[in-house]
Amino acid sequence: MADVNGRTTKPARPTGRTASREVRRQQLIEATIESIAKHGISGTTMTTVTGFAGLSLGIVNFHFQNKQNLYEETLRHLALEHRDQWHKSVQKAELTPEAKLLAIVDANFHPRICNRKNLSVWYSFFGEAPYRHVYRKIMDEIDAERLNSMRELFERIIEDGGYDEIDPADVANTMEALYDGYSINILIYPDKFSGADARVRIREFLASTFPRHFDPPATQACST
Amino acid sequence: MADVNGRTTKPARPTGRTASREVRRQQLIEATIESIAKHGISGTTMTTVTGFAGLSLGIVNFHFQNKQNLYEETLRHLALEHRDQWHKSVQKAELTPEAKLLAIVDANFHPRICNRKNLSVWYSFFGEAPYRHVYRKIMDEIDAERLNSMRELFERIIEDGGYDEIDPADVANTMEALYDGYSINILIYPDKFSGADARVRIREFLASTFPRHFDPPATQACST
Amino acid sequence: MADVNGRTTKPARPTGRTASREVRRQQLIEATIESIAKHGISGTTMTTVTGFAGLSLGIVNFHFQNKQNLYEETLRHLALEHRDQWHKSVQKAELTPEAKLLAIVDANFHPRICNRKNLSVWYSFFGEAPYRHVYRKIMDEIDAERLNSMRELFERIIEDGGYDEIDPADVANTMEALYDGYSINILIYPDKFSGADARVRIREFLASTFPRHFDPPATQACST
Amino acid sequence: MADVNGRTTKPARPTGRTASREVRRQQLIEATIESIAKHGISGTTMTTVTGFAGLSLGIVNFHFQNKQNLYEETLRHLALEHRDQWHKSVQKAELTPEAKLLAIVDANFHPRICNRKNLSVWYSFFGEAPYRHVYRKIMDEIDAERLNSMRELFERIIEDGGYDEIDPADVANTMEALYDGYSINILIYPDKFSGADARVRIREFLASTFPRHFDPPATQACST
DNA sequence: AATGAATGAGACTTCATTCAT
DNA sequence: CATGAATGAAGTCTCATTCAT
Repeated sequence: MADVNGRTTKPARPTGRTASREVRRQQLIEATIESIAKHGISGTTMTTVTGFAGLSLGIVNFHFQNKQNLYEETLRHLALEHRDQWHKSVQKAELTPEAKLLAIVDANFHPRICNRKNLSVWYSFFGEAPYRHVYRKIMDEIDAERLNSMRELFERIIEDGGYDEIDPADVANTMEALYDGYSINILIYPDKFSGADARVRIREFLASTFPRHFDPPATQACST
Repeated sequence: MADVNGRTTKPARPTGRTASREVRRQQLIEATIESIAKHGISGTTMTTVTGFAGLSLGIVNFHFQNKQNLYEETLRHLALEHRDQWHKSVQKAELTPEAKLLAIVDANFHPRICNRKNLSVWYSFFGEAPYRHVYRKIMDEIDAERLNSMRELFERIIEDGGYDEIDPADVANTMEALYDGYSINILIYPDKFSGADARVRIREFLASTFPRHFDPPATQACST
Repeated sequence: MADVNGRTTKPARPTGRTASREVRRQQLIEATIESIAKHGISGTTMTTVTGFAGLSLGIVNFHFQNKQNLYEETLRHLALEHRDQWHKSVQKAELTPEAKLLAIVDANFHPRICNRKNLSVWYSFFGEAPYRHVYRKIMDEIDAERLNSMRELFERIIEDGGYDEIDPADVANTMEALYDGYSINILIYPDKFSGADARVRIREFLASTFPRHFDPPATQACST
Repeated sequence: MADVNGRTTKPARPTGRTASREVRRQQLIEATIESIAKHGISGTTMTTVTGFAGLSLGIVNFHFQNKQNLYEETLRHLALEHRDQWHKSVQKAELTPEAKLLAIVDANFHPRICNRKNLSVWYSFFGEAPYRHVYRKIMDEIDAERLNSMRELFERIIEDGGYDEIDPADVANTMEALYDGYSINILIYPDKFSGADARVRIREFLASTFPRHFDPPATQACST
């Protein structure tokens, strides 16, 4: 069974109520993402969500109790999806710290993670003050974990390359800022800026900062 | 603005009542910023806005016709305030392109511009899909102007310093991404990250990219 | 000084506050009629009224205390205008009862009285239950007076012509019904039906009912 | 009717819930008539309507989307009720044109059609300029159909009786005017004038116009 | 489990009325 | 006398939530 994103979800086993229950929840979370992406948080109602899901109005309260809860679960879903992506990428990468760092970068801008639909939802939660604490509650740990991973990788690169004047925490922070900054550009100017552009630009930054460990990207102007 | 009968209202004399009219509008825009910062767009109502302004409920429609219009004027107010800030900074700066670039950076993170209240409003408009086109309508020109200014300054630096492998447009884009990325950090982690940090980090980036034109910032870990 | 209807109102003597006061009241009553004709009672606001009058919003409360009062005065104005019209017509008519009756008919459909603007206002007050008692308060006496006049004229005609089977009160009532019925047609189907049509039709009715006293109207198809 | 996502809602089965849906709509239309009759259009609010219906405030928007729509459906309801009444009456009448004409007259003043509640609503829509086009949109066809029927019946009577000087269209128009005129009297002076009076008066008119086809009504002054 | 009609609090907006100027 | 900015009650409409089916 394929969901709205075309990815295959765990097939609903005809036996076992819990499986079906989980399928419904995923279905509603996907619908929530679509609705927020299209209508924003303030334009998203139970009707728009259940409309996208092709389900009846009353069902959200059945599976998520209330709207607030649905939103939190949606954000958690996105967060875990993101974390899984970079965990997997790092594990698959070769063993050098450089390779692992580039794996994190590429995970960040992987189309499954970094598409306008997901970005819309992220920035909706950023933007709305009342949801910001929800965001922090869910993301703090995950963000810190990724930041730490990057810092450790930079520490090894700095030690290895003798870039003594560089502070690994600072570079890690700058990398995070670049992720966010390019994401915004992808969201707001989708016709001028793509994830591929972001990957090139970040490689340029790494090459300029750690010239003995990263090569500048190939010089062809990277397409949109 | 034409009334029901198609007659145009008496043009506002710049004194007396008219001044008070403009004062009221500013008062309401300030209140809107405060309300969005505190409650987000979806939590901002005419009641919260007029509550912050200490005025009566009906007054918004009197001065701004409707909520949508109030929001647009609020965004425009922020946009112009931002533009004025960097225009003034650049004019006051010394004549070297380096000085002018740093002036733009500092204007960006000036407390009058880059505080959590304003950032909240920016990211509310980013985040909400239905308001994104409003954002673009108002900001596109201003953003493009600033990007162009930066690109021209980088062109002169690149020519002067022989940084032939660097594309001025790409660096300008990366600078913008850093602005946005650090702004997000200031908004979400205000206790860990400040505008001063952002200025330091961006100076580091410039020093690493154009080592013969920018000095690295003083090494004390800046964390105001 | 000519008012909105093109009729000349009493010139405002530069001396004497009361004269000016009366001019203002007339001006506002005319504006009320125009507004109700255009926007209906539920679409008429102090703003539309003062807009038509070219005066400031607050002035109604000064001259009429409140909206309800303005409405009553407007209705009274129309009622008196109507009564004056048929009084004058009857006085000017020749002395036969037939001539006087036709004078009443023609007064009823005189363009000054029976135009869409005035009819709109009449039927607005008819239609709105809460104003109906206002209507009755003002009109009962005037309506009864006109009905009586007609009945007396019919009595003389019946006696004179020996139309013994006809009840004068019934014919008078039917005449009133025809006035109202044709007025509605003029209001709702202004392109198909005019006051001139009404006058012809009523003459036909009189000729058919009192063949020895009224001639059928000339047979040309009466214009729109 | 298509929902937010463009999907069409499940077509209403004529049983079960759907029936209840139609019942609710009728209930709200009845309540609207009662409210307009009592408070007029400008005094009718969602609160008064749902109050009469004994239902909750939000339900009107659920079943009719908005107030304007409720009003249109109410007017349409009255129009169709009226048309059905005279259609049925004419079908049940004997075959002579005279009998059919009297059937139309009686249908017009049938208590189910011509009562103060319904008349109030009719004249509310007449009176309010902004609703007049709604009235015409709904009524033009029905009115024209009835006028045509009457004209055809008069044509046959005129031919049959040799009333050569009478124009059938004119008499039909006069009949309509009498309907309207008497209706107004019933609305404004309910204690002096009834539907029964109207029927008598119109029979008198017919007897006087077509003496060889209609008898004058019995002479007792009918005043029910 | 699922549906969707119903509820009612609360949002935006309108507008009669007041009152300082 | 006249103005029009300001107020706030009341209107329409939305929508999260409930609950009978």
